[in-house]
Amino acid sequence: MKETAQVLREKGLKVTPQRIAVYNMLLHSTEHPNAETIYRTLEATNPTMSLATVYKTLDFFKHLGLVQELNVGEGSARYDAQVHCHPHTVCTVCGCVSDLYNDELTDLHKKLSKPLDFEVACEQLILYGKCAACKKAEEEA
Amino acid sequence: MKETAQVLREKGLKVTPQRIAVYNMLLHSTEHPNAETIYRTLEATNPTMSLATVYKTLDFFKHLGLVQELNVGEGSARYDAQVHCHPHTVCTVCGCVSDLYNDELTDLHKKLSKPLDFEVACEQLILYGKCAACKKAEEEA
DNA sequence: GTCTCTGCAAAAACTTTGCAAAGTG
DNA sequence: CACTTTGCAAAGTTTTTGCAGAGAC
Repeated sequence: MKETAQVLREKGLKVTPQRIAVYNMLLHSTEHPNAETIYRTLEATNPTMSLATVYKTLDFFKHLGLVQELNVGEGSARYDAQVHCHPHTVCTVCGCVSDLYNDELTDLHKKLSKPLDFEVACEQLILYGKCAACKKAEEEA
Repeated sequence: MKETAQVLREKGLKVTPQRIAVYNMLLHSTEHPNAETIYRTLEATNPTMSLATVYKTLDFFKHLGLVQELNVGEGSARYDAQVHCHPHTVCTVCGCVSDLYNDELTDLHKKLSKPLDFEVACEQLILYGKCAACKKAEEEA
């Protein structure tokens, strides 16, 4: 794995502890945190971190293609360091948001039999429903 | 087409001019307006309409399944009276949001060869890219 | 040393809430 | 008439902005 500092430098960003912290957190997390969650998590190890910096940092990352913004219909946006297009699942019971790795549901626009009257740059598929854990818990109740 | 008043009554809602106006606007619009746009449009014909009422009304409609909330990553939510699951296109040039009628991109989770470890209730597919009009304008420039 | 980034606080944007007056059935 | 809905204003959330001091290169 490439060093976070090097990735940032290659993108033309100055390397700061705050940026490294945000990017590392996103790389090593599967929960798709929102800005507030990122801030609260990093506060412990980066006492001077501010929420405004998290927002500014995420905005830089987003425009440089280092992270993907994900909006599942909550008040706030979530962020994902997996930047290739891939579907997400949202559990309407526990609220968890997960990456879904499924070839049949990926790159859908490239598999069409007829071209669309729309030039697709990227696609976002969100499946709403019940995650395995919540379904199991319900059956046992 | 069923009368809007009757639809509301069947859902157990009191029929008010505000609710009829909001629902009719969504039924006859293809632009997927947000609350602010709905409010500004209806202000002309319903002078006493308030933005809070638009929000409350949309919330009722959403929970009763009369409208669908759509979040394409702007600050605000858009609304669609087409409540069956269907894909949407978002033009990153002009910002227009359109319904896409394409069987290959509809009910995707029902067409999987293997079941997922997730019980899908509904799906939302958003294609980001360039709409036909913007592509044409660009080629002519 | 230059130029960018951070952190704070204030502001902006979007949405929700409480309550009195008005409207619906 | 009983009960819900509206409209207003105020508050709550989430995100953005401006600017002085700190930090990266």
